Amino acid sequence: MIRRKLMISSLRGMNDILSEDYERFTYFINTATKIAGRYGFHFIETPLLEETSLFKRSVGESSDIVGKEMYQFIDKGDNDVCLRPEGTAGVVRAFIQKKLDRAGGIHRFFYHGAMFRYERPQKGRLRQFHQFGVESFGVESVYEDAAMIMMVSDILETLGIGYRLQLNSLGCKECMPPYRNKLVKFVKECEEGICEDCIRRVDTNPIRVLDCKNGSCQELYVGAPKLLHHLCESCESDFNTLKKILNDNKIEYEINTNLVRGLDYYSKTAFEFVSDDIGSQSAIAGGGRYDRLVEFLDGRPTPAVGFAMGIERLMELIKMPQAAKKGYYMGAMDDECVDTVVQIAHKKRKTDTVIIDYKSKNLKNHLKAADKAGVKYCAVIGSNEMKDKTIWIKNLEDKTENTIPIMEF
RNA sequence: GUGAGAUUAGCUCAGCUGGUUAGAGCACUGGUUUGUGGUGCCGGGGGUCGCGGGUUCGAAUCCCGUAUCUCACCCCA
Repeated sequence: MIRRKLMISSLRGMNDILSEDYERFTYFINTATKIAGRYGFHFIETPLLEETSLFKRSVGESSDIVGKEMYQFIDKGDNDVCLRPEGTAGVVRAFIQKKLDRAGGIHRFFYHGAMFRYERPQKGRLRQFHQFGVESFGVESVYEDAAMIMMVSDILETLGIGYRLQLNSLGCKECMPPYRNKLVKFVKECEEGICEDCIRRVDTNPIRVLDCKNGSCQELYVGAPKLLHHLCESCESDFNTLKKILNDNKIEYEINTNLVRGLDYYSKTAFEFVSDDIGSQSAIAGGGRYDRLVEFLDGRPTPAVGFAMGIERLMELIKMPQAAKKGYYMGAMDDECVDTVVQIAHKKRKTDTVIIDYKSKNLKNHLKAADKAGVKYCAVIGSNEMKDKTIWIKNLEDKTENTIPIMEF
């Protein structure tokens, strides 16, 4: 007697994508791809596995992603590697490795694929999840930042997804560090009153203290310096321009001075698209400018902007277009006709989808089965048709039917 | 990583305070006076009650552990 041992199931936080989910998934990829193409972006595929130091240097060691969420291991060649936790670092690495930073000019890429973070899963947060993202290199103009936002907006609108857009500026290397110091100083002064999390955050990511959920912390932070009020001239003017472009193009936004991207490489424009319909993991797209990242990774200084969307979080929000019925269902009404049906189907499949029922059955049952298959036509051969070398076809949508010679099918 | 809830058929869920062969709807499948469907009628298959222990004469039901999911925190797409 065979005793079944432990059934093997997928790893925690790692899902299979099939059937209807797969339809939605590919529908998303297709529309996002189409729209990215309209903005002049080209596909790039980078490896899932990269050297660990790539992420340490780009995403930043202070971030949770690098600090505790990476699938990191030593491979057989003694290399310290990890599964990519996000997409930007790999694309930037490729950009530099292919010497496009030296080539100059503008390079725009989009990508999609699996990302890995060792987190505690919940709705909209998986260990293996999928992102669609774009990265634009070589454009300093804030118009490109706006283009990113417009692209996300186009994609979401096409998919019928409602959103709120939050906007902030993180400043640049001129204005950010002084502000950061000012804020740290401010928070340290009221350190006795703040929560444990905030004490930790002062060292890791000070700006995060500003959106601490703790009410008593919030009271203390009322008078805290705001990043937006400490921008340098150029950052401020860019931010104003960005707002104007969005206004001109009828894209609504809200300013969120506490919006901090979790990754260290962002500067200036930071934005996040949020949905109120999917639970607490509500960020569906996020991005911004990262002008310094290319040089952090030893490339020639190159301005860059990008964004990433979390596909799983979008999945249930996507409004799928009504799928048109298409293709054929074929069946035989007598056993002797089955082989003929198979032969005809083989030819038909050069151009169309054909689903065959190998069992002979009466017309009523064939029609039922054809309905279930969701096809447009039901084509059946019985003894009558066999005799005349014809085939009976019914259009299941407009209910018209006729019998034509097999040659013409 | 911390705290809380859930886990019964492929899916959505009933199953009261422990008591004989664990139910429903949908789905699947077969038949339906024998060539016209998606919405008729009748039947059928399918359950280690998440997994592992314990208490009990007896556990889907009570207790402990564990896995997974969900929610919140944290963080992020």
